[in-house]
Amino acid sequence: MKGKLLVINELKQKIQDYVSELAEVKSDLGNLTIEEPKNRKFGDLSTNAAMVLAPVLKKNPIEIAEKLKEEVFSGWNQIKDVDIVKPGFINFNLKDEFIKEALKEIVSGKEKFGFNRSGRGVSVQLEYVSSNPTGNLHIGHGRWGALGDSLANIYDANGYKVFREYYVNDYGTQAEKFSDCARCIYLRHFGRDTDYPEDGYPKEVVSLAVERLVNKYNDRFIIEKDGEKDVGKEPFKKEIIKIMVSYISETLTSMGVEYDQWFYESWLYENSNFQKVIADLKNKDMIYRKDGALWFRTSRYVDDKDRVVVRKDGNPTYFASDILYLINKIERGYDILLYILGADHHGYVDRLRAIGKALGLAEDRMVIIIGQLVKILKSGQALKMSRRKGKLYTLRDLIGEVGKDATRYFFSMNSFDTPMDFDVSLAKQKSNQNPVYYVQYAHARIESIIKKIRETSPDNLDIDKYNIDKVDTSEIEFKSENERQLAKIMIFYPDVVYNSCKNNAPHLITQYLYRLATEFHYFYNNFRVLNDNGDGATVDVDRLILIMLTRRVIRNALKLLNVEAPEKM
RNA sequence: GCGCCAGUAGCUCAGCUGGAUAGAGCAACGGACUUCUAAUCCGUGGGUCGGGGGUUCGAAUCCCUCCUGGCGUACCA
Repeated sequence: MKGKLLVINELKQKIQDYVSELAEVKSDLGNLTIEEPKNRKFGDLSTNAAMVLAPVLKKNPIEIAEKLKEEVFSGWNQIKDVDIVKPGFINFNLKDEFIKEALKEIVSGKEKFGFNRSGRGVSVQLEYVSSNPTGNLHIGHGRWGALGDSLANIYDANGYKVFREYYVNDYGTQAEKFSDCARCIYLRHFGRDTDYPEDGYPKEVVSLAVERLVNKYNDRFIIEKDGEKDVGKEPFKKEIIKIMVSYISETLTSMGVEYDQWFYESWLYENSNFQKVIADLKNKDMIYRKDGALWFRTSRYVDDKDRVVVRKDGNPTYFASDILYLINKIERGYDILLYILGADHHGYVDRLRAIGKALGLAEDRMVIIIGQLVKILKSGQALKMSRRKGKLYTLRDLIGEVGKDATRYFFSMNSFDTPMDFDVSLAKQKSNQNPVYYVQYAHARIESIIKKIRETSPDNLDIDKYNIDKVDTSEIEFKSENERQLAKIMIFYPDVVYNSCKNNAPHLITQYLYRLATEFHYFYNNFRVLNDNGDGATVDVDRLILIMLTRRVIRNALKLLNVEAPEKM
């Protein structure tokens, strides 16, 4: 591990060693923290070690802190000074040399700076969005999409082997119904008037799909049946669903969300022996017959009641597909199965866990994230997200209005379990209040400085021969507290990448970016990299290195969120 | 009814594996462009952390309870 973690782990170990030596106490010190204090005046880092040890050693925290200071901290060459405060905090500052040394990792890490290998050898499959191919994506889907894609990037950065998947419900009655609606509109287009299915999908969406079908295939799906025009049901359904999938895929791609695989529910029935699975589960007494239907004993595990697998009419339920799908996922050999579900599906979690348990899947191999819903406001008024209610504000509309970067960044700003309110009219009229521009602007400013240096060609530096991948950061001089701070924030980046993975929290990246950008903007307003005082321009090389490293960290972090780092704005 | 999630500044949200005077952005107000892009920076005001109990050296954070809001409770997907 790198960056701050290096310091922390080393220090934790030292404290641990010290404790086990001092007393025969076996304490795991699980709540020992070493972190940046909220208030900068308390130093670079702070630990509660003494307070955690107090009850174990039965001593006054201050007393313990004094001893720790003397016997652990003072002999450590990476620390500049140590301070003990009130209840028993130990605050300390890092030596500049240590920070400069740590900066070398940015130089050598290049576009992989921040990455770690903590997930080495572990594969994780992420399933996200998986909206039915029967309508537009709504804003909530955008949130799960952004969350899923960013998380996938973050897992990748932590060394996991990542697989991204979208589950397409092309099999059940909903797909059937959608196809029936489309059939009606398709036939009307070619002159046969049939009744639109009752309680069918909104015509706008269906018409859109049919329009695409006609453009692509014209009347190719028309057949004669009982002397009338009709369509071949299965081929037609297959194609219309395919069109909806590509429509959904387009929207997601436009916000940078992509998949390794679009997995079709129907494959489960084509490729696996459903009857055999049922028989197996029956043998294991996980399935029983009641009222003419087959039930799964989910209540034996975590669910509050049993669920139907096969209906009275012999058709499998959606839950049956879930069983097959999970079996399929397990067979494919992923170590971790990560689901991102919308809060409107949270009732599903227990069912899913129940199957997992029944199939003998260890609990920690199934990670289920419930993304809370997004409430859409327009001029302060709530809009309905229901797909059945016709007019609604779709994800496509949002991306069209605020753009990919702002959409991605916006959805990455909040913790997934916070319900969000999103006022569309606000975002529209003042899109520059979106913090993404603040971060991007920092990057653009750095680019601008470098461009200016190139144009000015100062006599102490040839920018084109200058190689940031080879600089020696130990030569840097911090000429202000701000510059030191900027460097310090950067060396903590790997820690952020690590934590955002452990907590499934892309918003930590966003927060970090904001902080880094703030420090840079302050720097920009107060110090100059390029100086031109009449007789020849000169470059402050220390600062040039610093901003080039800053640029690298911003780029790396933005990349995890799949947001552009623009050269100019 | 039961279950899940939430209630922190006027608004949108961080902080929640307990820690030091509760943080940002937006909005409001006052300053800073002859100098690498002012989409920036500096400063000011703004809070009973939904209410009430409890646990302890210490609670926005843990426990109990109540209130409010969202969502879910199908042989739909």
